[in-house]
Amino acid sequence: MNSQTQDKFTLINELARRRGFFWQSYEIYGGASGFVTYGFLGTRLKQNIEKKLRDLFVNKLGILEIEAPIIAPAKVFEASGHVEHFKEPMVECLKCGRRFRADHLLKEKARLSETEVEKLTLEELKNAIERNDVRCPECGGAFGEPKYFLTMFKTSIGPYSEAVGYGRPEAAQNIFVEFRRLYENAREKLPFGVMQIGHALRNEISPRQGLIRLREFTIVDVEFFFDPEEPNCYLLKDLENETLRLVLAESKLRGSEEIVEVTVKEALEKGFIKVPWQAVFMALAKKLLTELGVPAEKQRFIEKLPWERAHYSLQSFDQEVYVDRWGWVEVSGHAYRTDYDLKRHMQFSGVDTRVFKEYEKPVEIEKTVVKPLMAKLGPKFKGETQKIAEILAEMNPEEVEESFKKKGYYMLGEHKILPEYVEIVKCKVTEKGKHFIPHVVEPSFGLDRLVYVTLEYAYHVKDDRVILSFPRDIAPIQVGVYPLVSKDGLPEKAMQVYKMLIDEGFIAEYDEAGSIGRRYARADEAGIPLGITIDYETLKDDTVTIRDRDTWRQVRNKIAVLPELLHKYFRNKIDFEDLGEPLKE
RNA sequence: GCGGCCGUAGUCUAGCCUGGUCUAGGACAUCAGCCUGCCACGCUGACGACCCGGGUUCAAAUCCCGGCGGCCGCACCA
Repeated sequence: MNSQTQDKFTLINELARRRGFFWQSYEIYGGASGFVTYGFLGTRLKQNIEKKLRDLFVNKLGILEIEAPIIAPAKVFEASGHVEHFKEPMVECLKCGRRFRADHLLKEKARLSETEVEKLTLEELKNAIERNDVRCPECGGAFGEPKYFLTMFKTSIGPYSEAVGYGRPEAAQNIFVEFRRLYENAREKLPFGVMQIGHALRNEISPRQGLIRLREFTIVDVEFFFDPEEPNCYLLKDLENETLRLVLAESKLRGSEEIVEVTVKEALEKGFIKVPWQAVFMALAKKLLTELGVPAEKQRFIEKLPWERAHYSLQSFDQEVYVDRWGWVEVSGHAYRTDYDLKRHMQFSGVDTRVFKEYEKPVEIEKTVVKPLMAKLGPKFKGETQKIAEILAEMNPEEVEESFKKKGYYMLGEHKILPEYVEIVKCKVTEKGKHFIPHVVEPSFGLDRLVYVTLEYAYHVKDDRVILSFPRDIAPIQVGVYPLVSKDGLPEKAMQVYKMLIDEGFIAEYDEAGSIGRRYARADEAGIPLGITIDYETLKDDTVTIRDRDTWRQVRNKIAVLPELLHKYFRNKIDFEDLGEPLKE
């Protein structure tokens, strides 16, 4: 083994393939980049990490879990903004074949701003490139037609190709799309959260980083809805003294990656994090990673700069973990999505996504409203008039007026509303409460990346032997049962112990192949925390030895007390030393 | 997608330059048997590979072309 020369990524990928954690899919046909198959051990490891996420979010915080389709009608991702934003304009040099982001080139050569460039259509990009005589920065060649590369997987639903569908690039939209019903299921109370664990698809241009970047991967999206006027978080008290290591956007602007370590409380007081719920989820994410075996000093939260943020986000932090090959790698994203998604789905679907909150006392106020003029709307929009009028009446008058001033019309979904269709009037009303769109903070985890960092931090070498020191509550196999030698009735006795443990609900493995040392070594490599060995003394007094994977120490105890002690051990209630009497060498 | 390097059993590798002696050698792992009284012991045996497709040639693991895949760099990563 040349473990000195190979980095951990290589070592882990080899081990993963050899022992059955994961490998590249479709190997017999040459493999396909960006797709992975989990084997027996990997599947279980992943399930156990999922279980931890469920325990944290669903059991402890009362977040509701759903499971929804991967394929969605095009409309969903048009509304979410993904069709518009989830693509990059690219141009290819006709001479050398190199490809570049058209917008990046223009930004540099034509000195256009980020926002200006983003608005350009393909046609405009092409003209701008010609006008500014932008040429290939590598060879000076001319460029071909700019083309979009859409990073969503596109398909058609049913036999009609015009029924376009997309593979979801995130699990979040299912939650926003179903918001009405989910809110009802949650008995119409804020705050509340919904989680979805499932596959997502992103047609990455060149995914070459194993579990770190896949085209099909498992995402854990939690959408937490709250009233922006009451952003306070009832968990804050429990977590306010947890520390967070932050790299703030302002440091990044100075070109520094300086880490400020603050408590959750300070981060909020100093305005580093805008929303209390977001700070709390960040603290929970840190705890989760720590429990997966990543030390706090190998974690940080890095704030995204405005132009790095997703289109829906007002403030974003990436939780990063330091890995051997690439340095800091994102494992979760924490975005303040505000009311962006629900608002967009309201505009596109025409379905009201607002919630109602009753005031303690009704208030009489004078307010400005948009009054739809049915006589004008009717002839124009025919059958849809009623629906349009209802939505218009609920729109924010300032927003509508501003749009009239700026553009001369207002876009309600795909309907163009001209100023003469409505009146903006002041009137006195008694309000019993208010309608509003809840705000959302979203912690979002890449489960495959969690699996990877768990493996990397579990990876240890002791006396030239590989040990995967998984935290005991996520180990794919909990106990190994071994006869010291495979003769004299020891295998039969060991089998009895094995069956008893299975019956008690443990994930156990029986192994009698090869010498005892070899079996211990094999078990260490699969990350099995405990080994139970049946020896000649067992036949006399029903005691067995219990071996610790990480220290190779052994203790001895009665078979009869194993179930209770092991249950406590795997729930982290007792330590290895409490499992029995130390064995004298 | 571009450029460089690369692709031989589950893993690591010999052979490739200089085509034939390759029925492709070794080590580790795995399986079976013996052995084994606590950390990859030993012995015997078994399983198991030239990435795919074309071409050149009497003859291709070896030379050429294309594809697929990998690593590194560029680009990309909402």
